[in-house]
Amino acid sequence: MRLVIARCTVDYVGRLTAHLPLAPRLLMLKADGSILVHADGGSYKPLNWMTPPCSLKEEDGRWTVTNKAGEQLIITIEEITHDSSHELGVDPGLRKDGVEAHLQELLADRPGVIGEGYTLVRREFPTAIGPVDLMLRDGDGASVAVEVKRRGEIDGVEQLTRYLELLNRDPLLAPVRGVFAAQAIKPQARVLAEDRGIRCVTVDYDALRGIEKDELTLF
Amino acid sequence: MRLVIARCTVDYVGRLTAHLPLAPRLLMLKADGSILVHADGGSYKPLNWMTPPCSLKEEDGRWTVTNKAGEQLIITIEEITHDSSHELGVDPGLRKDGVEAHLQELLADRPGVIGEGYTLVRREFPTAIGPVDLMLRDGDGASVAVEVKRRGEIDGVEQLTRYLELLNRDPLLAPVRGVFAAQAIKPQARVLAEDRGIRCVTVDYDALRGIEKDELTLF
DNA sequence: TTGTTGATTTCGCAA
DNA sequence: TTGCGAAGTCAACAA
Repeated sequence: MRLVIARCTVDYVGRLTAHLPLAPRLLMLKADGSILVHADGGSYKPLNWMTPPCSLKEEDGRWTVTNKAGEQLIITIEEITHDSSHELGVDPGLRKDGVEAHLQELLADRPGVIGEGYTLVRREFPTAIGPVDLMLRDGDGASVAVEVKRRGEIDGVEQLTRYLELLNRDPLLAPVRGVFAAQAIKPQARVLAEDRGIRCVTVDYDALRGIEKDELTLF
Repeated sequence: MRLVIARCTVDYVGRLTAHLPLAPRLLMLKADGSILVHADGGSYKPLNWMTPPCSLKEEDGRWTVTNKAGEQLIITIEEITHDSSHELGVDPGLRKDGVEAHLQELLADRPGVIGEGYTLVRREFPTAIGPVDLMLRDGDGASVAVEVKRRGEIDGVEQLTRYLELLNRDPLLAPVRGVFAAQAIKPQARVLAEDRGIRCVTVDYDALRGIEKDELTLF
């Protein structure tokens, strides 16, 4: 990784055009050829960048980075105040816990959280337009399709609506009711869901893990 | 901005939990207190980070970054091989051109591109579930709601469908027809739109600017 | 390769 | 402040 602090202008021409006026910035050149232009603020997103694979041409205060789609990042350098290179090697990578997949897992183990007496049919229940997160049966044996989201927004309701429409055409399954389960559900999403007869369930991830923990201590 | 190259482990506990095993990485400390942990590859997204506002406690090879939501990033440092600080100042910022807002602007100036004799009622026409990009009238005075997208995908058709359903409940406006306008429309989105009686219009951004240019040279 | 979905999304605008 | 939609979204995973 090469780190350069330089006063520069940056121009991007590709999916859009963008221009950065002359100012001091950090230029980060990664081993895979990608380049990031960072200011001393903002969040993790660079001001401008080029993702790999791309090639860098360096000549006389003007760096031109081009990718195979023909997009270009042109960095014009006025003055370099720092320039250092560092061997980092390949990163062993990140381990995550607590994303939607995990929430879905917890609910699959605990279908009773969705409704009294509910049981799991299967996770990732396949349909022609994609998998339904959870397929359950209620106490009477009727099908219940569950869409699991970390945050419940309108898109999730639309998604579940499409699934329900399709599932209810299958005489072996119909009638299929819908449940929209999320850690938090936005008011508009809730209104839309309930207007369509979809029940909303908010689930507390930590409490769910708590339940899991209690269960473990019981046995 | 402070740049540190160090062999370290990183643990994030917040909206999820994540762990990075011991390896050499770049730690970027920005002036606003935010921290980015970058590897020598991947894309512009850091392996781990903390967005401002947050506070850093540095003690004996262990950095603890906490934000007001109580999320924590814990960096345990084994060995530092580079450590430098740089004054960058506030960045003058980025200028963009070619995004959806601009496309909407161009179409608002040129409603005739959507249909012969069409006129603009207003941009960002407000409804209870959000603003419609463009509200037009056709040559006969009938309402036309336009959804503008850079790329036309299924979500945009769903969005317009919701608007139309709502708008057509208003006797002062009904009947309202729909137009889905984008630089490119995916086949699936086109099929869905036309199935719902929504007309699709593909607009050429450069040509539209060309028209604008011609107009400017005429007067 | 293409398409779909999630994201510690981030970012910008408007109410 | 909150909410919503766009993004050069990126990135992971399945078909």
